[in-house]
Amino acid sequence: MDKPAARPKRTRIQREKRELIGEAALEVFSQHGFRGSTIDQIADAAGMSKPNLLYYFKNKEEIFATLIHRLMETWLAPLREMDATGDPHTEIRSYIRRKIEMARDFPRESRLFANEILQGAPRILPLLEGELKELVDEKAAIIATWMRAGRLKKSDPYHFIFAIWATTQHYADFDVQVRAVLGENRGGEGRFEDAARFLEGLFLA
Amino acid sequence: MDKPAARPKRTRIQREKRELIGEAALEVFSQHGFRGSTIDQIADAAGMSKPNLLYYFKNKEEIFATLIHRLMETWLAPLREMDATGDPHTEIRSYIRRKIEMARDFPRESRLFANEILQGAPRILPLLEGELKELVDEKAAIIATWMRAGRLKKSDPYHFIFAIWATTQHYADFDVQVRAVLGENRGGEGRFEDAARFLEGLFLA
DNA sequence: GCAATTTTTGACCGTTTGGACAAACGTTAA
DNA sequence: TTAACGTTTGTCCAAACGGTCAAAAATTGC
Repeated sequence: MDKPAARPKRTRIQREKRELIGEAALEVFSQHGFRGSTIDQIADAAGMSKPNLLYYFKNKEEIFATLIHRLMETWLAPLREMDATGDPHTEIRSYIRRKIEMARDFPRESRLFANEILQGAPRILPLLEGELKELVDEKAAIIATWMRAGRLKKSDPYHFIFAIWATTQHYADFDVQVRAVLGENRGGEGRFEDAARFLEGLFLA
Repeated sequence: MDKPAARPKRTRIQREKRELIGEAALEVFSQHGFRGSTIDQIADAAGMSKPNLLYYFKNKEEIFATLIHRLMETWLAPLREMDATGDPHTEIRSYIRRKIEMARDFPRESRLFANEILQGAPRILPLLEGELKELVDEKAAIIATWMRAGRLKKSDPYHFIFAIWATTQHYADFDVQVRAVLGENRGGEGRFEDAARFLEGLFLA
């Protein structure tokens, strides 16, 4: 069951153009959401005509789906790297660092993802209940072990992970608000470094 | 400058209907975002015809603006209540509790707000840079005092507030994801209580 | 060079959407 | 009763949108 949908063969041009469209779509979707974005906007951003774009993607839905599925992998990578045999504090610290770096370097990806979840995750709910849940179950178990061994302050490992997600992604998703509140002085690029240091202190007290 | 825009007099019916429309609009906007919602959907939800709705609100934009401005007040109320003369731990604990209760009881409001910020806060940026920043500056100063007095663990008061926002609102905005990951057993109503307890431990360590 | 194939585009279509409008309906008060 | 005012709706329109199609242009393989 559920075979990998026999990926169609693609020419070099097709791969390149699909990539180009993906980049343009990320830019547009992350700013206006799915319904708020038009195929024309994406085509413009990709420097091609609408019919040409639709030659590479069946429809708007498929562009979005391709994008968000590819994103999920990137998005989960940092958590995947968390190593049961490593030092708990080092592992958590690295995880927080990586997540903050992603918020800084890939805010569009974060916002696209946030948008999808906000709307009720209509396109990725199965992934959340499957792949994501499995991964979190696995890592939460590791964290629980660390806590039981007294190597990490005891708390609920699931909410611990949620809290790391929430706080780090906040700096991408709510960036406008963060900058508005911090103002001219502290709202510069340094805010990510400040955030990282604060979060290390918070989670590794 | 900037006079309160001379609020037009309204009949009882006008106030009631505008209230009714607001409720319907909240329901629709919070699910589909601004661009994803149609006036027809809102009119349906309010049990009236589209032209009738447009008799009470000039256009879609005005419905949204009215809604989100009214929301800001509700949204900031908990922070406003934080009292400099109170016991730091009690004050912070109450704040977290109230924010979690809001995530549980008013998730639509939270999502609407999140949506607006995600899109770059086009309609409320001035509010963020003005009223919100002032309030946060004031409360951050209080927290800083508490920290300097050794009555609260030292950290950056601004990022401290951000972290409380992020973690509490996460349970409204990312509710689908939270429930997907927690699964059948722990994803029930108890999750808010679990979250509150976890967050108290996290922020009041 | 040329035929087959892939890529690109202008023109077009049906639907949805925000919004305008005038006519109808209901209510109130003289 | 009726005039005035507030409320409601059916109808309509122009713009925007997702998507199609046939034909032109570019590329590839021989």
